[in-house]
Amino acid sequence: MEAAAQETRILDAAEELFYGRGLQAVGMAEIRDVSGASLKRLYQLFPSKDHLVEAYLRRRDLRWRASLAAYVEARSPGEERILAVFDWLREWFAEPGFRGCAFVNSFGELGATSDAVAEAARDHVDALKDYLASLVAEAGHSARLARSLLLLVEGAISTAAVCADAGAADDARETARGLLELDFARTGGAG
Amino acid sequence: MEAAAQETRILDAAEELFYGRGLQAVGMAEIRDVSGASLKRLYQLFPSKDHLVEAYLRRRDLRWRASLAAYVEARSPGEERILAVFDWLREWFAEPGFRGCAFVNSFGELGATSDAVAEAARDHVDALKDYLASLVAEAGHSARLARSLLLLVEGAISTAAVCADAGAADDARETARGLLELDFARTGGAG
DNA sequence: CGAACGAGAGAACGGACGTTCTCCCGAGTC
DNA sequence: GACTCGGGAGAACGTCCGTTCTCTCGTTCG
Repeated sequence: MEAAAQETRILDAAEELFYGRGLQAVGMAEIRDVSGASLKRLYQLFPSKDHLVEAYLRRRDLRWRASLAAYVEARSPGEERILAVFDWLREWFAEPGFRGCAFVNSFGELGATSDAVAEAARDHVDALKDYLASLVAEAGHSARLARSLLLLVEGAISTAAVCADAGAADDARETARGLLELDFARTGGAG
Repeated sequence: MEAAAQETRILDAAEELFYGRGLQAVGMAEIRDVSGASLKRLYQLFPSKDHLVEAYLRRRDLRWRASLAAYVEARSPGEERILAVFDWLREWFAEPGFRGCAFVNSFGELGATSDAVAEAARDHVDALKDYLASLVAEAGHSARLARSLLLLVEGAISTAAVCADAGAADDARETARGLLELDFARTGGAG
């Protein structure tokens, strides 16, 4: 099999296993089994487990944000798109195997030990913050609102995971609606 | 040394190490070294690492909430106490060694594998939710507000940790102030 | 045809770690 | 003083895991 396809299968296996059970709980042998690649190939494409972990995080960040953006951008511009973020969260939370934010989880597990993991996690949150800021700007709201939304999104993800309660997305959505109203009043309805 | 004092020292060492570096990154030998207890004593008091991890989480939950409550209850009842939660968070975030929510971190690392860890994390979040609900009720606000506050608190903790930015506490506090205002308007200022 | 190459399967190596075992010592008891 | 008991220090054991090595086999190219 060609290398590119194998890399994809390896990353698919890594994502499923790392996200589902944690970074240290999954061994290279299991990734070999699930991906179908040989151990030799695995180490050719990713010279160490650390490299594979980082590649997993980087790809997941890209895909996660792309999925969110695709969902959001199907709505018409403005406040609807901001609220769509929470609709997307709700669908995600209801998926079987949802286990919180891969980046927060990885940061908690290895952030103290691995700079690469800590950076990947921070980059993800920064990128999410920027994306929320772009939606907020599009809707004509204040930049401050984006920071509030980030807290709501991250808070909803964590509590939904720990409490196994997808309703956190609804709470976050309602709260965001309130914040939009409030910010609308503050900025005088310029958006 | 008497057993009770040794148990405390072991739990102190476990908390420092587990919280600072993660559950799986810390071995029993290191907890022995830091606590000063012998391995034999360690296993007498905690029959396995799993038991020690759970004891660490349970004690941390109690202490964490007691510290928050002590800080909050130094303020006069009402909205001030709600905002005090975020002042407390800000101080916590600024402490050296702050590394996010011990329960979210532990859940991410071992929640998929260990029911005890998953339950301890959920119990912690549930207790926090109840505490926030009590503050909200005391201030005469709607129960819905408590759910919003929980998201803000958890979101602030996660983003402050990952982004190494204590400013998340300020964002959360400002957002909470807005929500109080909004909820005040909604409930007609009954509180 | 034969030699070199690349790939897969899995054994092997080295280290880490949870847990148990051994050995030794000091205190208390008769 | 001998005997027992408990406790400390650390070796030992078994397992797991990241990584590398070996062996084999099919393919390609001269």
